[in-house]
Amino acid sequence: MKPPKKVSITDVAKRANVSITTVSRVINKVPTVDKDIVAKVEEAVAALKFRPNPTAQRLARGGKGAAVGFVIPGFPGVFHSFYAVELMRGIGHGCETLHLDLVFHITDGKNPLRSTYAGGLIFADIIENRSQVEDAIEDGTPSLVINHLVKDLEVSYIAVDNVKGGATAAEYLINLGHKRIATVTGNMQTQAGMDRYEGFQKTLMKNGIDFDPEYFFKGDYSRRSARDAAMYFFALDNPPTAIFAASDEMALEIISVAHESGIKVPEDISVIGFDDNPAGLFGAVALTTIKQPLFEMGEEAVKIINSIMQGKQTSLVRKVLEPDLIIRESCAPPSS
Amino acid sequence: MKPPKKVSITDVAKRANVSITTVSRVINKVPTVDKDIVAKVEEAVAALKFRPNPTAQRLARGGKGAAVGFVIPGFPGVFHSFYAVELMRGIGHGCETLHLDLVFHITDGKNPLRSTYAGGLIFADIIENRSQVEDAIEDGTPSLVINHLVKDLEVSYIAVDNVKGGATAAEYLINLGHKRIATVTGNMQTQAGMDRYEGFQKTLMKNGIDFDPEYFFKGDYSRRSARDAAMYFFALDNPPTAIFAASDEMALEIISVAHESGIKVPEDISVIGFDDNPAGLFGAVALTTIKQPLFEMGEEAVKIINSIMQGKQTSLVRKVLEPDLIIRESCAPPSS
DNA sequence: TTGAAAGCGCTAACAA
DNA sequence: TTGTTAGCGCTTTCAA
Repeated sequence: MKPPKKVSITDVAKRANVSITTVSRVINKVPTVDKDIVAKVEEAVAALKFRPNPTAQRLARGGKGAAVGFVIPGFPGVFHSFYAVELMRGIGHGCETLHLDLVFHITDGKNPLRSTYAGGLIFADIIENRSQVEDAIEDGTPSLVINHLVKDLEVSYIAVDNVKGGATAAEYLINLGHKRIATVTGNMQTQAGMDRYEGFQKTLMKNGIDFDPEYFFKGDYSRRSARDAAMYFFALDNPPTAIFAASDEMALEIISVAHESGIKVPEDISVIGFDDNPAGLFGAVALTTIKQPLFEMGEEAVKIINSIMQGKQTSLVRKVLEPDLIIRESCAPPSS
Repeated sequence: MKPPKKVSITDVAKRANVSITTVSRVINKVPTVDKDIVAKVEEAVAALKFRPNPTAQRLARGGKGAAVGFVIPGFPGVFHSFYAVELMRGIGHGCETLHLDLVFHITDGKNPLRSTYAGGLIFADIIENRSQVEDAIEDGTPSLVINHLVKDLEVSYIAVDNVKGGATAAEYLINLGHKRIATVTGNMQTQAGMDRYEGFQKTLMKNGIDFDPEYFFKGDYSRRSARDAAMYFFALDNPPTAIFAASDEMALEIISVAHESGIKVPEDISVIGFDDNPAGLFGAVALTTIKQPLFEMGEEAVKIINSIMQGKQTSLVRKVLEPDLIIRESCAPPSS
């Protein structure tokens, strides 16, 4: 463990017998530098193992941090979901493509979230951390919220139409002929969870199926909650013939419980999920689901925040993507 | 969307009629400032909505970034694993506790990984990105590798004894009376994957069970590969009576396939995993596994890197944690 | 094509 | 207790 070195541009300049300005030019690939000098400087850079100090560069360039901050509510489960992971992948990929640094903020919503490096902030949904969004807007930090339609704040967002997603699921099940349709919801502290449920329930009612508390189970996106829901539903005197789960992971868990209980999917019960998690593809029965382009949403979020940060985008961008129904094998007309 | 402001310390100083030094003192909470002045300055700070420019602060403080960089190989699957997510949680938590920023680097190992902000780097294993570790050491950036024993480099590491973990699994199965023991490995590009397999295989041989290629399936930690493995094993003329999966997710998937195929766990087949993923707890049969303290490892990694960054720790830290056998319900003596 | 010099916004001796 | 004055390491006019 050697002590961190401190080779500065000055050292390079000295060794190459040029001014620091010239060294700066070389490392920034300014074309108007003499070949020989470039060579000399590069030699010096290599010999001294010089690495420009990014902090100084940024200061000199007059910039705030160029990093993108990704704010994740440190809520139990958030991290364990396909949702967060896909978003991360998309955002990570987007940042790499645009050569942006990515700073993570796992927050409980309390701390003011000093945006030390971030020149822009992406919020992965808002759960109890609305004030952080307000703060960001307040001090002019470009911000964008994912999957949460914040209409009363001056902030950009990109989201999937969760209401429509829930409605689509309900419609599909109804069209298949189901009457006894149950649902296990997502975390109701998230707007997505609420919206999916809302779209689902309203569509049911619109089609003459009244709300039946027996067929409602409040989940939280976790497999655990889905298992509880499945056990509960299956034990009902008059069990549902179809279940809408607000996430694929939950749907998958329900199918597992069904298998364990000797209940056949989709013959005995139809199950539809939400996400289009590839895990749903290769199980015993391929999962029918509502597709949500998470990875793309993350990537897109980075592009948007970047163009705002660069001043190319000066108005709010509010994008709502359409979810798609992906029909596979886990749903069928009711047999009973 | 207001254009980002540019209130500097000078503006505050002017408004408060003091020198910028005094302002600096106030924002840094230096105690030797007069009450009244503090009040005046704070008033100005609030009125102007002044936020110190962290880039300038860092430059002036002569420091590199104080952030911790977390380098994740952008390998397919890495992100989808319980492994990465737990590590992230641990690291995220550690950073929050120590008030350190967390910068993510999702890398393919090619790019030189400009450690723009990071004052220290934590590598989540090494897959094709050894050169990045070498670079970091080269330029004196404190570094630590997780779950990869890099003995030929001047770098700290913290890891679980994967060889021992594999051995423990094998021993347990052997003691239960199994002879036909199969394994589906983890990603063999990771040292952890190799080590678990090595410990497992050697223990088998030490106990008089020769290597049987039929009982070996090369996986990659993914559910998908585990499913393939399970189908393959179950279709064998002489199927194994026990399977060691290099991750819980894989073990869980094997159990699912078994259920779907009418094979009972643990009566017909024993399955042991690796990780201690809570998902293993609430399935139809609770998963027996080898516990690996991922979250804690991540937290500890942050503590270590921090003390190196602060110069408190000047020698290499190399910590190897012991994995634990967690006996639950998925393993039993062979019936046949 | 090159260099001198003035900052970028802030901290930290050193004085006062 | 407060202010003056150098920098931190680099970029960027502006001249030469």
